Amino acid sequence: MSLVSQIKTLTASSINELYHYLIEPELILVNNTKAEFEGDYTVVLFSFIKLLKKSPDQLGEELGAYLIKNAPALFTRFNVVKGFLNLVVNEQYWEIFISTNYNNLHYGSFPLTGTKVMVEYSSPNTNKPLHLGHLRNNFLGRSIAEILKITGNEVAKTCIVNDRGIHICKSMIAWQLFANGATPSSSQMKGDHFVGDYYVKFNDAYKAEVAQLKASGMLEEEAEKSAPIMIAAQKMLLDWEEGKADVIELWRKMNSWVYAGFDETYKRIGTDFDKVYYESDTYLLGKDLVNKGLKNNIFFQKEDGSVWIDLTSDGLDEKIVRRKDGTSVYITQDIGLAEQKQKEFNTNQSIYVVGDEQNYHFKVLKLICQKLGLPSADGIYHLSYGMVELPSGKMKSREGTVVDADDLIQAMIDIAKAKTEELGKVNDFTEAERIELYEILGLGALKFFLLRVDPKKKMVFNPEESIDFHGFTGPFIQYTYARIKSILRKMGITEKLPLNTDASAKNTTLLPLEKELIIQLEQFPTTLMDAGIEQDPSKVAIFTYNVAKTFSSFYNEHSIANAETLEKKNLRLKLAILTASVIKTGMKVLGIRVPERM
RNA sequence: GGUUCGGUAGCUCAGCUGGAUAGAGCAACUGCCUUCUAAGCAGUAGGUCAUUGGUUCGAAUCCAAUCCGGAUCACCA
Repeated sequence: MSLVSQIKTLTASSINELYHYLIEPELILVNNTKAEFEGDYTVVLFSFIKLLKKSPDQLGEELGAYLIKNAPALFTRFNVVKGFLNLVVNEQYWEIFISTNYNNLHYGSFPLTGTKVMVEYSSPNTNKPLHLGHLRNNFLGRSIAEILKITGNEVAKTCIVNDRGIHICKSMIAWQLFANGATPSSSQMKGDHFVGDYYVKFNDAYKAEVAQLKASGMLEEEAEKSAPIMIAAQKMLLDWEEGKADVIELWRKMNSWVYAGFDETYKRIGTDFDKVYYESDTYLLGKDLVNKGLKNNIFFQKEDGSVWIDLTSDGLDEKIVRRKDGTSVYITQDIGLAEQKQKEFNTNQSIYVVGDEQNYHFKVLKLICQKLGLPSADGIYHLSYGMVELPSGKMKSREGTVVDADDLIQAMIDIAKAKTEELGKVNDFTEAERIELYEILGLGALKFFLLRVDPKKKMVFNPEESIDFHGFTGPFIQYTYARIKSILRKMGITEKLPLNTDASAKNTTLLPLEKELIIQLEQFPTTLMDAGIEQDPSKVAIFTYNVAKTFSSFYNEHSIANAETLEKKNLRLKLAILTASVIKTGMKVLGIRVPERM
């Protein structure tokens, strides 16, 4: 149990015993003690002074004395300032903590809870390459999955590929019209970019046709409907749905190009899935559920035959679930897919990592599933993240302001390369080692940049300013790790430590920076758990950064190899080893690797 | 207009289940490489926490109103 939890439990039980109350530990507020007061943790007493009819000083004194008497292994001293009870944690507690955990490679991971969670993320369209927004999605999804895993959940990662529909047909039509049989390999392009270009070509051609029709006197609305290239795309969609062989063949061919491109990007950024769903397989799901809902009067039919659900009593409006022509809409597919996933994986929770523009959709989805009584319904959770915006506002593909994922990744790696070469610290690396290092650093900077912000909030990316490698960044943390490993290498320490444990048991007062670091390291498991519960990787990013920062201050001030005494040397070695381990694990759940040298 | 999310340093962000003097990074300025990697450390400067009112021992945090910005309210996905 974490120290903070222990303090809460102890304080609550102490109050209950002293004053015959029943206070839950969760009600106790425990903070880190401010630097200007003596103590490590502080219990805030104000909320109890009225309840217990005590003055803050009296309550603090009584409670402090009681805690020290009953938990001498935890606390040695206390002081009361206004309504704050400052507790000094027993140095032995810290020593035991560090000694029992420093060489535990799994420090921070929790035993399995038996809970199964599904995380759906990435969800690309097969008509254009990935952009910056997808990167945020991918990194978030991957990281949430890792955080849930390490905190004891069984996790299944899934992806739904949007591989059908009118937008796909648009790039197919454009390819037929303009490509002259060109392929990604003949054009020496990544397949997703290649297909994306034809999607753009479609829109250009479409705009030109509409303009021409308007010039010949047609109204805009009519022109948009009668542009030949659009009519061709709609015809192709119908042919696709009928399974017309040549259309299916073209569709397969172009999708395979896109997948080859995606695979390359996914591999590079470390994205993978346990199961990939394709909308071409799932878009008919949910139809039987519409019938079921009709029978149970959850849905109703309008005169034209379309089927709706009335959500006005839930503060929403009416929502269509089946068109009058009998085809299903987006939400119907999602209901069907939710049921399908539940059948296949039987998870307790299903997390959808999808942008906040779909908040309404997921609210409706969950509500309908609940009304239909689907077993998956209550576990539906929309991890809604904010858009990545440019200083000028939203990214718009039409205005060419979309930040391409592959371009950005390459730019980051190039910067990593330039900076590394400039510093010249790894000139003895082989070419392969260098390339790997540039990937680790470039992607580390990018991932950290996108994950350090609260997922729920929109964030700004300025392409004019490159993503930093200094300060609150991935490379700073990676650098701290590399330095620790360097120290350990120089001291000849690889796996097991030949430490004199007798010496470390001696009474050595912890210096402020040593203690600050230990206190932070002790909070690692709690931080992971909180991040999992709140589904917020930024908690881990901030924590890991703070640990690296504290370590940097610490070892700038105090030597490890040339510590004042053997006890100090052993203690600091353990601290360094545990810090490295926490950084490595923290970064790992963010999907970021750490280099042994940089 | 309805719903909803947000507004904290020049910029990007923490802090929000109410707690002690609101924190980081970048940018700016000062120092520090013969001592474990200067992608670093130490320091200076920078704030009416959008505004107004309320709740109370205490409000950036909770409530209300207002202002500003985003998202959404499709027989698109």
